[in-house]
Amino acid sequence: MSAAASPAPRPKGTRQRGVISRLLIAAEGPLSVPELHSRALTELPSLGVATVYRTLKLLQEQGAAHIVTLDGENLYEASGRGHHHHFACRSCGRVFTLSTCPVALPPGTVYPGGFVVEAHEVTLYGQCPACAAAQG
Amino acid sequence: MSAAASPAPRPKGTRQRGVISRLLIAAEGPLSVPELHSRALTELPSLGVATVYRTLKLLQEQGAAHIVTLDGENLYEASGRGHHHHFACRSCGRVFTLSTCPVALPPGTVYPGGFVVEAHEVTLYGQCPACAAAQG
DNA sequence: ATGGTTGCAAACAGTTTGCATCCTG
DNA sequence: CAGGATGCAAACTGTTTGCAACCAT
Repeated sequence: MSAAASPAPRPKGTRQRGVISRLLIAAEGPLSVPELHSRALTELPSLGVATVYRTLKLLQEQGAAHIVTLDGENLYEASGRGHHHHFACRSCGRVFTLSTCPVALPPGTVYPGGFVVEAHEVTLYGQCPACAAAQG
Repeated sequence: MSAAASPAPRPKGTRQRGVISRLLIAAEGPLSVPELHSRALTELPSLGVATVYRTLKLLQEQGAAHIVTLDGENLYEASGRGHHHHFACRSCGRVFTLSTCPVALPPGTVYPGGFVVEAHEVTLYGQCPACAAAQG
């Protein structure tokens, strides 16, 4: 590579990883790899996807992030937000994090049929506030 | 069951597609492509995966089947069972279809935050009856 | 014979991994 | 200078598609 023009500012302690996890934490909801990569590119022009995947895997192993598969697409989200679910807007496609839970199924509950529930996942689909306001 | 004599027991108008959709309908829950393929192989020894995928795509276009992504794996399920959800056993890995719904969110409901709910999806994780009985 | 169906393999998209290089300490 | 981090490209896995052979009508 050619030497360059100006020294780029970089995070300390880790290299691009910091930026990636920061973006993940700052996100309004789970992000796809392309989306995360593209957001990171504005700060790290030479970032490769491999690094994004590697970082995500690391974060998952550390329990700092986890994967959410929605409509067949893999999204990543920072951990530590406690119990929550997601809302996928059918108009703008964005995914939001919901704070309230619509089901009462504490771990240990025996569901009709004899299924012992240990955890549950809920995803709501519809119109987000903005899209609902824009059109009916 | 079909007549055992000479007339080959093949559906009219389609070839292996019939077998595949029959297996899908008979399944106890959504199936993965490898699983569906392997079940079909017992009846159609030369069946290729491509045909399975092609058939599934056709069935989806006809609204006779739909995809269910669970833990990042794509599963296929016959349609027409009305509103239902799934239970994934963490021990045996099998996925079951539940008949009762644990949430009360009729379409049109406005969820806290202003999200207009059009549909919802629920997945429960835990021990299926068999696995729960086998071990605590 | 004709058109829809299928198997095989190549093509593809998303994700992971090997390797040489670059960076931080 | 050493060890970890990164980019690039090859390797993989799951899914789709092109094409010639195949089957039922």
